[in-house]
Amino acid sequence: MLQVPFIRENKEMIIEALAKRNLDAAGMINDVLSFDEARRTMQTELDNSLSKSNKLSKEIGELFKAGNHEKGNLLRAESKKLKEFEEGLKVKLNDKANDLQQLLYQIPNIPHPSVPTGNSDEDNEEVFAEGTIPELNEKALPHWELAKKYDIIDFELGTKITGAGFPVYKGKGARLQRALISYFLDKNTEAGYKEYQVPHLINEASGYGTGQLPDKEGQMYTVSEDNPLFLIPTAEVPVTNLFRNDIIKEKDFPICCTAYTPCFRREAGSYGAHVRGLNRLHQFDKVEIVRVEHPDTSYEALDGMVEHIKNILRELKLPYRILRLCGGDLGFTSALTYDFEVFSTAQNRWLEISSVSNFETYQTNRLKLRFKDKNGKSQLAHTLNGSSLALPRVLAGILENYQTEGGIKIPDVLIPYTGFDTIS
RNA sequence: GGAGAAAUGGCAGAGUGGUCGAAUGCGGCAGUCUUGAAAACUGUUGAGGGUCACACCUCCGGGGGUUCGAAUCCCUCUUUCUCCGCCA
Repeated sequence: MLQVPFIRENKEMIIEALAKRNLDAAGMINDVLSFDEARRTMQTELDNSLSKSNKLSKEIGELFKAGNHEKGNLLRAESKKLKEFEEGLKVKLNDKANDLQQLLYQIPNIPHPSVPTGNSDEDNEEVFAEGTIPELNEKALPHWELAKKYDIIDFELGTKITGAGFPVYKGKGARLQRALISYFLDKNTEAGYKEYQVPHLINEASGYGTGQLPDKEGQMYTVSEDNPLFLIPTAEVPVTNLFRNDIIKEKDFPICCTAYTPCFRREAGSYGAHVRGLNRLHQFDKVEIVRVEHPDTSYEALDGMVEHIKNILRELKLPYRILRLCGGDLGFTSALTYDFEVFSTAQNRWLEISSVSNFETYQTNRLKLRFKDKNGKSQLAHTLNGSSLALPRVLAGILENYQTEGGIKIPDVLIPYTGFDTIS
């Protein structure tokens, strides 16, 4: 969420920057400013009145103590009148503050200057690519065929238990998935990320904190009898919210966390070849990294995260590319996002396996996540996160790129984790 | 699930209707002393709104109520602890 004082001082710049998202924000921004103006005027009026009542109350106390009941009762009536006036003003003030809040929820984050203009994922900018795409023969299979051939992932079985998009991993498939989770967590821990295990259900406050709420509840599953809880769409939500309402010390930067969780997404209404197999699921596993950073160094931290993920993909020897998302494809809360895509040879297409973002103060403003600067003033911190990595598509990439006539080879770095070197 | 107790500043812990944003201790920060450190001593130390800066306003788990006035009384929700029951 953007900060009102910041909007006040940078109105034109913000409108221009949001145009990169193909959003004409002028109306909303003007409303924010006028709502805020009105809010402050009312607040001042109320505060002055409250100040008067406070003094009056004090005076009444003294009068009664001194035994002057007559004058005391007189002032009591006066105070009562003042209170009624204040009640009315409070209601109006609350309404205005609410309107302002709702409006602020509608305004997305300002794209970083390096974000390219564009309307869709076709306009994303490739900034890096590495790895060799293997030459596969005519008989190469997409991963869902391989999964069936070697009996390691069962998509039909999952529909019996739950429905489409909830696969069952079996035997070496399950073991390979567990190996990947351990391997990713180990790599992240080695790089200084502290491992967490967090709840897989979140409350509304957490959803608001990282920006899933309001408006995007459609992507989450609700678990609810009286007070609503949501299945996490990503570990970003519980992990980032660990620091909600915190004021941290400057010397505690950087805060680096990693967590493995299942992720649940409704992803309503898309079917077809692009969502076959592991390409898009309602439940999948992911290892996430989250950082809380000083504003001065958050972009260095973002670069560091990108390098870290590159290293993992190098070790796995998967061909990949990195895209800088364009304004039209950039997530609501993000200022700058890099997507990592692995080339799926048998499908002849790129699969997104990681998304690394800097949210700057957009989340921390909602989270009230601050730090004390050198002058003792509290300032909003920056938050960042990235997948390292999303399991199903990495799995798909490995199955497809490592297939041979004799079976699927396991990448060398994973063999200590799997205990086998081939799926056959 | 049943019975009871509690929730106050970074932590511990006073405070049962007015002068309480809140004693005291610990911790933190700054200074004195010291070659340096420790100890001791002195000062300072919650958050948000508002202002050029003050003033001023709000916040004692959340929400609502009583009152001229609430950390303090009432209702409600949440959470924690103790005992009993159940249970991986």
